[in-house]
Amino acid sequence: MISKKTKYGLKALIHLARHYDEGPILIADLAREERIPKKFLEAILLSLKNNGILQSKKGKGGGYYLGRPPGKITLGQAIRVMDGPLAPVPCVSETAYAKCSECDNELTCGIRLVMKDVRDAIAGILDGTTLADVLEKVDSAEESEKVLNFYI
Amino acid sequence: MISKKTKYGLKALIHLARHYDEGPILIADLAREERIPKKFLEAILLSLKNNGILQSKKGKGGGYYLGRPPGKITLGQAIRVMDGPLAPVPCVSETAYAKCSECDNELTCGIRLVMKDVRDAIAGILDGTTLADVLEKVDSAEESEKVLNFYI
DNA sequence: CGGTACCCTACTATATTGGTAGGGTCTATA
DNA sequence: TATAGACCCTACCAATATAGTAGGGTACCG
Repeated sequence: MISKKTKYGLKALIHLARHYDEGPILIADLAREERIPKKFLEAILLSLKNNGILQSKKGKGGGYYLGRPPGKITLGQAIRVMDGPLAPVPCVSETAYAKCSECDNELTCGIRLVMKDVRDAIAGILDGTTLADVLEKVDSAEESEKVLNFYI
Repeated sequence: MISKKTKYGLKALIHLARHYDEGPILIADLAREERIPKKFLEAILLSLKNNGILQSKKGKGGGYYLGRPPGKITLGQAIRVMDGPLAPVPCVSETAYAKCSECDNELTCGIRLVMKDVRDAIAGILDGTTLADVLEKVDSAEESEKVLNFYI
């Protein structure tokens, strides 16, 4: 399960993507509109900035904005910053490999053999989905919802 | 990341699968051979038993054994018992659905739309892999390792 | 130069994880 | 039927992670 922190961060990123090219957005506005505790959101955005995903501007007219266009930011990048590696066991992580203490032969570990496939499946989706892709999915889902309501 | 508890449990299950049809196995033997803290393992095996995955026999000649043949126990079933739902967000779980508090329209939630695919990918693998499959993978990995060593 | 808005450190409460301790209960068998 | 073998059950504990809150510090725009 992904943490609340990660969900908040993703909601904020999606919001910033939707309002890309409208200039910096205030933490306070983001917090109010997405119903996220302001101080908590502040910390999340800061760490996204420190990891190159967001940029910020101080002072009047300041705020946060995406560091790259929505089509260049993947969910995988963002989630790794907030929730750590995608891999279910550290010994199959591509970005944060670590040996599993309880396993002596990595090549023949049954758990590892299966979890490698799981990691690849997860990473395949999350590294292949950008914020722009998410906006598109949401838009088309909203469209189908409207059509559905029309027939009801 | 899966918990240490789940890794211990899976190692125990794989061990029991490999020694299926050798009769009950002692917690103490399992703990020693797989290097798992005995008391901790005791609790894990008990919960696997209470969820129908294992069976046990008390008294002399007792121990734990699989509740079904290795080909009928999937990793998905076992992991759900020990680590909870496979889904990254509760609102896409098939076996333990729950509404996400921070989301008001499930049909058009961008996070949900993507996480649904992630859940399906994870569940596809783990519900499609049995203990027997794991044994097979391990055996063929050990075979390749031997061949490799031969040429070195 | 003043206010806006991000930046930084520290603190707290609660839940989860990874165990440990110490008996209780059932069961085979001698 | 006694007894030892082996699982069963309750309670506790320390360390870490999660989900925040508090209160200022610092940079920047106008």
